[in-house]
Amino acid sequence: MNKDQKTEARILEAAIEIFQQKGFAATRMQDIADRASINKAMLHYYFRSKQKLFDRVFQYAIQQFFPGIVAIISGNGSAEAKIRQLVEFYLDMLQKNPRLPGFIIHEIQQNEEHFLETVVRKNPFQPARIITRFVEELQAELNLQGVSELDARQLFVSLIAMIVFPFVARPMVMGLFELDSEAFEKMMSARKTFIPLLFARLLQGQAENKDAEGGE
Amino acid sequence: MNKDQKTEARILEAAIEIFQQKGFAATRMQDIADRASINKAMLHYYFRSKQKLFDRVFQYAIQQFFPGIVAIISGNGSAEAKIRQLVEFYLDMLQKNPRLPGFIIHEIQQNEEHFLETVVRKNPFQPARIITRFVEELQAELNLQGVSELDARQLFVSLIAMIVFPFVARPMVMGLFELDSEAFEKMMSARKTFIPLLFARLLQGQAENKDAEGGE
DNA sequence: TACCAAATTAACTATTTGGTTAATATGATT
DNA sequence: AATCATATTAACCAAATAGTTAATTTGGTA
Repeated sequence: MNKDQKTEARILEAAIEIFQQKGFAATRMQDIADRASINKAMLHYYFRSKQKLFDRVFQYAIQQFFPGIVAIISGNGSAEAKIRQLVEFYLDMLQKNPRLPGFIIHEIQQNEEHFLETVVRKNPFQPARIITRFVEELQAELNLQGVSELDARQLFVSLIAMIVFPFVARPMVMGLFELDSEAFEKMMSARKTFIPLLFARLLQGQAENKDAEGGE
Repeated sequence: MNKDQKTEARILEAAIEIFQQKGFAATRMQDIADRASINKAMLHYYFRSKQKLFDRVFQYAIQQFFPGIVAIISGNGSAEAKIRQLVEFYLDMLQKNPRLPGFIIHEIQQNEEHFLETVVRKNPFQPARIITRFVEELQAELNLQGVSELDARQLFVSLIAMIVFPFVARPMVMGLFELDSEAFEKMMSARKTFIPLLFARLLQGQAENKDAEGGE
């Protein structure tokens, strides 16, 4: 029962690795078995089917990705503090799991309805509610600082985009900026200060100057 | 030779649709044939193999996505004007082809080396060079405006992220903000003014106030 | 109309791949 | 040591799927 645990864990680890890299459809059970240095039949012995094994991996990924946001933005503190926490927490986590968001995004698209049902609607944490509340906080802060022309919802999407996108598009970013893995990591570390700085600049008071230059 | 063209075009159209939605691995030749209302053998008659058909679709996608950036940022005009053009051009294009970036990103990851070789290194337009040049322009602009603490490369990545990410993560965005397709489209349209506004705020002069508040 | 090349189809083949099974190894317990 | 449940393996099976082929249709041309 000890070696049992070990084998099951090895399989899961290998499955995470390969499913996250290649996605459900391109993954072969044999690839997973090879990576775990184990007979293919063991995958079925422990997890019944490819779909069930995948489900475990996917659920684990979701668990790794979403609760963090919810916890941080529903906490106490200023909007700006929460933004700093989000950036810190997610950039750290994504540096350790760079393929996580791409995997989640791709698989959600393969089965959009399943995601909406389980992660959004049936979720007792009601992420949609919590996000709405945070966006309202953020909008209040923007209004207070005299930058009410900026829509908080758009800004929130932009924040997540700035954090997550470089990892989703990692090969593209590395290619177009001619970075190796090390340089990419450095760039992402630097982002931990860049993004909060950018937001500080955006939120930074213009309170007395209530009307901005007229746009087109 | 007329009906010929028509059939070949129908196949390509169907292939684009399905490959972009499901990716190479999850796509079945039969699905494409069904969508084109045509016998599966015709796919091989016109395109030889799944891989060759896919290559056409992928190349077309790359052609649709990358030259725009290169053309815009290597043009004349201020950095800010180029940013406005990028936003306008890409948001329009992505509203018409919302699955394009997710497709490209996912398939690049499946064959990273092939992408680096063909799109980045062997590309006569030398996108890496052109991007570097634009980043330098942008940095100059930032320095001029007294916001030199903001790194232009990070800012450029952020710009692309803000434009592209919502489409890559479309189902997630729609789910978490409880939007239907129409509401999502509206949000993306609004983004055409939001992003330039955000950048205007960032770039907007602080030229006289050369030293910013000290960080933590 | 007769003919012919190109287009199209139904049926087939070969291969890949998820899943099963029957036989064997392992290691704890009596 | 003998026993027994559990873990592991090699060999196998069945379904799915890319790709082929041989026969048929189509539509223009002599």
